[in-house]
Amino acid sequence: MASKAIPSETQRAKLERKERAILEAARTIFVNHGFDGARMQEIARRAGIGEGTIYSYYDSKAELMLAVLQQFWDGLTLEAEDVMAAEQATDFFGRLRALAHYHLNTVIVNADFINLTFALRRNNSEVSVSRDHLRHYVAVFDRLFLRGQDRGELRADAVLWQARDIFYGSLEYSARSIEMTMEADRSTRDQQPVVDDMVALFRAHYGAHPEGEAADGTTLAALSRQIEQLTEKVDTLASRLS
Amino acid sequence: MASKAIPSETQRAKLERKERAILEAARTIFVNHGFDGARMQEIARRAGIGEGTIYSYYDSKAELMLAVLQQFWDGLTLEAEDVMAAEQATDFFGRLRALAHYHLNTVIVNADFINLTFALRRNNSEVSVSRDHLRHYVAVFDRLFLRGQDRGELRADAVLWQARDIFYGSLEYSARSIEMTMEADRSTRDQQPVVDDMVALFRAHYGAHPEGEAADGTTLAALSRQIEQLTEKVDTLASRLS
Amino acid sequence: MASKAIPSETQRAKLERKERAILEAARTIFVNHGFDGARMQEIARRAGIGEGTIYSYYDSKAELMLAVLQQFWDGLTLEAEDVMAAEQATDFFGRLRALAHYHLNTVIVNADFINLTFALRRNNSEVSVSRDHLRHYVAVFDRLFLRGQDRGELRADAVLWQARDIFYGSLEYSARSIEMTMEADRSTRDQQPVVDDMVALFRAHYGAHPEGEAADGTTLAALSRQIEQLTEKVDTLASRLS
Amino acid sequence: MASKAIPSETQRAKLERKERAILEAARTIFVNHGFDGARMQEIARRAGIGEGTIYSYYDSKAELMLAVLQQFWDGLTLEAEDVMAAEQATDFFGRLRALAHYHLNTVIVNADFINLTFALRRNNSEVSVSRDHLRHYVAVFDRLFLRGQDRGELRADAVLWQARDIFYGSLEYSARSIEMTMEADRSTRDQQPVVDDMVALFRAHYGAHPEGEAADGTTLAALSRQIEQLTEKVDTLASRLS
DNA sequence: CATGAATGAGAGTTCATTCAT
DNA sequence: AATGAATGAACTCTCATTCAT
Repeated sequence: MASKAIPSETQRAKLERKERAILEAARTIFVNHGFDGARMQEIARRAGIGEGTIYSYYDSKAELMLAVLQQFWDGLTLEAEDVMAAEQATDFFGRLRALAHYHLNTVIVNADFINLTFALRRNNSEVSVSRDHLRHYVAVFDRLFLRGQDRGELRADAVLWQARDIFYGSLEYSARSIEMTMEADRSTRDQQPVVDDMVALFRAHYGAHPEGEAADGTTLAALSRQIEQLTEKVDTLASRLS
Repeated sequence: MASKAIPSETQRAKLERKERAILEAARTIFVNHGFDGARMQEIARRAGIGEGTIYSYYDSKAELMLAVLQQFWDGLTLEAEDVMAAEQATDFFGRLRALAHYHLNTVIVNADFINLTFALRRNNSEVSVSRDHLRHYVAVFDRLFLRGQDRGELRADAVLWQARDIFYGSLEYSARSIEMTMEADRSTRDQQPVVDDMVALFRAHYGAHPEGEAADGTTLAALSRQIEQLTEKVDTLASRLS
Repeated sequence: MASKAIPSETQRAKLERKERAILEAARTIFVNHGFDGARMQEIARRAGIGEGTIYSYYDSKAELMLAVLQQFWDGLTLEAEDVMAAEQATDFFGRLRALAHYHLNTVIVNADFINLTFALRRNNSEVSVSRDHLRHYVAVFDRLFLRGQDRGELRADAVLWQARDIFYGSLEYSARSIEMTMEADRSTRDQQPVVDDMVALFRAHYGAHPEGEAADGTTLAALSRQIEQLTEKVDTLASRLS
Repeated sequence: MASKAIPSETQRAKLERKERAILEAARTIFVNHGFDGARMQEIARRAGIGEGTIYSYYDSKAELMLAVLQQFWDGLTLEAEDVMAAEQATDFFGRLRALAHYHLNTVIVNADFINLTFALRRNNSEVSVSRDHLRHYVAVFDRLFLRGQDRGELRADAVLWQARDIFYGSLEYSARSIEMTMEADRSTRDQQPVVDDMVALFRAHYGAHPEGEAADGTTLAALSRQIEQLTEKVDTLASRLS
């Protein structure tokens, strides 16, 4: 009896190892050549298995791609959560800094892969990446932001999805800029100013201004801010009329 | 003799019309199927011409793609410049609003195409889009930002490329969010809050706060200036309504 | 009346000039690229006319090729006949030398074209060169050989077609050997030994040995005749030098 | 384990059989239609395999052609060597007869293929047949001729490459003549006279004449030969002056 | 007549997928 | 289960020929 059960355990391990090898190989080839440019033969060779074997794990090239994407984004999500869990800072801006730092670096390192993900969105109908991957990943930011609002660190009227787009959008573009600037030298230098700026941006734009330490003594600065907000409203009004 | 020298103006017109038809058809097919997924036959059919005819206008599929991209980005740049030229507001934030509005709408309308552009960057070596297209396009923002700094409307220590990445990155992500929210209904609604937020963000984060001299002590003179500007805006608005 | 007749004369001249231009261009392109490798467009460009114009002179690419071949072989035949007509020597071997010299040089200069001719024989069913071209050309040799037999210079039992094959076959192969030996330097050097050997071969193998009557006993009369002929040659030579 | 290492001998045999089928089919199609005229699809159909299968044996049409040529010429060389090895005659002329007989028959049977080989030489740059094939083949003659000279059967001053060109050139042309004469009836008849003539030619032209069995008694025949040679010299001189 | 833009059948080649071993 | 040889549909691109101007 046992003689049968034990090998099955070995079998399972072997299969999982092989599956990992396939995913690893597929990821490399897909990133380097894109979906259409990737050859199943090359993936098989790199995984050290026969061409046909892939098809006993994944029904088609498209499904293999999907699995690769799944694995990638799930990994990112876990990493991001780990980063947040490990962060010692408890205030919003400290934790935001950590997340920004992690994300910027991730985007730079995995630029090819992220581009590939978005490329598929439109190109290939059969490999339309489920948006859940992304949704799970950005949920890390969402939780952080909502907690910041709950704790009164952020303006209560800030809109979550706008803040999220600003956060991820800015960092992704910044990653491209950094890449262009220094192609070969993928160091962590030059990421710092971007992260700093992002935190400063959130502080300035979304931070809850204590608004008058002294209830009665309205400072001139507070007045100035009020005037700014009024100006903004007038601008908006004007643009709607044009 | 004359019959030879003169392409009879009708000839030239016909050729140009045909070339436009090809580009138009190519753009549609490329957007819907991606570069590799697009079939030259389908492009030809859609353009209403024979398959071989395309090759007397463009040497290869890759060159056709390149031409489509060229045309698209050049068009965007011109449009953006027109928008800026037509804008009545003279202050930085008013003009930024106009640009943000234009860009957001453009990205939403042309989302497929923009995704396609970035997809090519990595995938296909032969159709690596020259970065000049993008560079020209974002130059519109660059000029606006630098002018804002010159006029003292923006902090002198703000870094251009960081601001640029925040502007375009945020708007592009926002466009995606908007798209997801309401797939079919591509109205101009819901773009307004994003634009408003972007302008507010720039005002809060990059705006030059007159009270620079004293961090807390805003001078009365500065306040006076702010009020003057606001008054001017309201006047302008009033004159438009009359 | 005349006004009509005269232009037609000019017209005819113009047409003939154009036809020659086409043939000339076609020959060059066909030789350099072979039948299948030749492009009608390139022929037209080289002839300085439009693509379609060729088709008002020749119905198809194959017919154009045929015309080119016709012209080439007819030209060769005429040249060979001219060479024979101009030759001062009256004896068979002197004239054979002249023909061998001419043919060897011709084959070397037109090697590409001759190869092309034979290539078509098998390859392309529609451009099967009529064998009459070749037949006319080799008829020059045939007449020379038969006359040599009539005059008793050649063995009466020699078979014409065998001699012909030896003559043309050997020279053609020799031409290839010479070509291989010195690719770039297509001088007339090194052709001489081949020609000499060919004449010597014919003399040894096909020459009528007067002593035919008695295998071993050469008659004095025969020797006398040989000396007479030799004397004549020397006289001719002497008169040329004076 | 074993099931992997051993291609089971049946596998290997099957692959080799398939490869032979491809070469055989390719040869037929190439010969009948020429290189450009041959269709890969037809070759595949004739070999009884799928179109794509050919490409796992040969990278391109050109390489397939090359392999066909290689196989053909290598086969001819081996056959020719076998014929020489099997020949009982030990003297030069006996062995030459055997080689001439074999070559003439070969050329007649494989006329199409030989024409094709030469056709490629000029036309197609990518399928330029390496001259080594030919060189190896004609080496059989070379060895025979040199041995004939060593044994004193042939004139010591005879030039190898000239003799070689005469041998192969004459036989090839003769083959064409024979073909033309009787298209359908490819019997071995009519080859005999050509072979006989070729041997006689070599005997007369290249054979070493014992030149005077008796040292003192110069025969009239010997004198006659001397006069012939003198005549030849004068002819040469005369032709050089013109 | 001359032109050359337009045509479209057909070429060689690729590669995801299958299936006998 | 694993293999990799075999498949053939589908691709891009060519070019002889046509025909409106």
